[in-house]
Amino acid sequence: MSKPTQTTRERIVAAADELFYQRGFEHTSFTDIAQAVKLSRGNFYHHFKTKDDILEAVIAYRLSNTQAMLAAWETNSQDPESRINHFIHILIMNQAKIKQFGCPVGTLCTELAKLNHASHTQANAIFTLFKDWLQSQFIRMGYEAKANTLAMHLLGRSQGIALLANTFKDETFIEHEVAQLRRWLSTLKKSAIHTDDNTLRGH
Amino acid sequence: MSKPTQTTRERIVAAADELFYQRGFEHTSFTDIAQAVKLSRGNFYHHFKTKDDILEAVIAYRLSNTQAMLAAWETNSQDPESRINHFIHILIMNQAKIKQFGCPVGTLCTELAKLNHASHTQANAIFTLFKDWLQSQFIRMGYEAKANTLAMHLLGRSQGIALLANTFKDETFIEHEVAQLRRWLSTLKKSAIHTDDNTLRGH
DNA sequence: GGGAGATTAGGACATGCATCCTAGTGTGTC
DNA sequence: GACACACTAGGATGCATGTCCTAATCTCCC
Repeated sequence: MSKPTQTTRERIVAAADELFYQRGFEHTSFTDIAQAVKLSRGNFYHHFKTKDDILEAVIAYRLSNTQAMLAAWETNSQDPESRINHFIHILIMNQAKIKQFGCPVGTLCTELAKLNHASHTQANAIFTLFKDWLQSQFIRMGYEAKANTLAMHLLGRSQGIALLANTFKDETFIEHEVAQLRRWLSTLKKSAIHTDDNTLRGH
Repeated sequence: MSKPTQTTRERIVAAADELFYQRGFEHTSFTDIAQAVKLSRGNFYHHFKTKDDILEAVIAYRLSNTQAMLAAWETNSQDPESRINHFIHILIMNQAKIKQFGCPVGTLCTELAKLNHASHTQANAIFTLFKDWLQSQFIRMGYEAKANTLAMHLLGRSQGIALLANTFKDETFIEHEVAQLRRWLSTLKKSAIHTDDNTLRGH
């Protein structure tokens, strides 16, 4: 289990993960990844048959990382509100990277959608992971009926923030919007005590 | 001014515009565009020296289209609120395309940011066009101080909506969120009568 | 210490791409 | 009707890329 093989494979995946994030999947070449891991190009064939295989591995890697993160929040925080705040806080924690490269999930899904890539569904699963988790938190806050809508709303807000911060290279925008999101969340907390149907009457 | 040359050039730009939107800039080849316009590949050299030249032309094309659209809203609508509603309504009007390909502006800027492309600044200008226009509408609604923040907020919300609708292939999400945006806007209208500082206390 | 299997290196190969060239074809002007 | 000039076609060129092969090296177990 602790063979150097596995380590090399992991190093490849980690490097590809970073490069796909920074340059995009299509714009990252086999050679780029090889150079990052300091391996010969042809060597890759032993670990990954195709570039799509690397993509799949990277997505799986991100999926498990995300799962671990969500699980940690689940155990480290007691109330759902502070858990959701952890989610919102990603935007602050990764401010600099978001400004430079946007959201790793959002930009990858956007790219794969355009490429009509088979792994698009897999990449979406990362989003679904976040959504389901947020949804379960909102349910615990007392929003059974609107939990899905609220989760999607928050996810959308985050994506919009990341996208504009990236294109405008604006970190203050992130801070403003995050503050707003926090206020929005605390409003929800108060409303939840009374009724489920206080915030999103839209339906 | 009405030479066939110009018409061919315009046809190229229009076809490239569509293809860049649907497949992305990098993933669209010279050959793709040539086939779409039914011209020989080499012929392009006469109209555009490089692929980047086409990109520039496409961005200029989008810029002028956007400008025309905003100008039309400016003249056709009296109050700033209904003008902003025109902006929000884009999401509904282009629902099907957004679901398939996302927002043309957002996805292009995202891609060019990753490619570190020189035209990134030009592409951003389309966003700035929207932002400045929205900002001026919010000012007319009585939000001098917060106009910029409100414009960025609305722009961000729209981008988030487009991105998620695209990756999740979900049109109902757009409708839900648009309804929410409309309610948000009408709340702003009422608040504006009293004071500027009623909605975004952040800062 | 010898041999099997994993790992590595370096390059071969075909393909697709942006770019460029050259030679035809039209078209309008004097 | 001839000449300049815009336009078109089709292919040449060179480069980068994903994929694949083969031979060398390492590692671990018997």
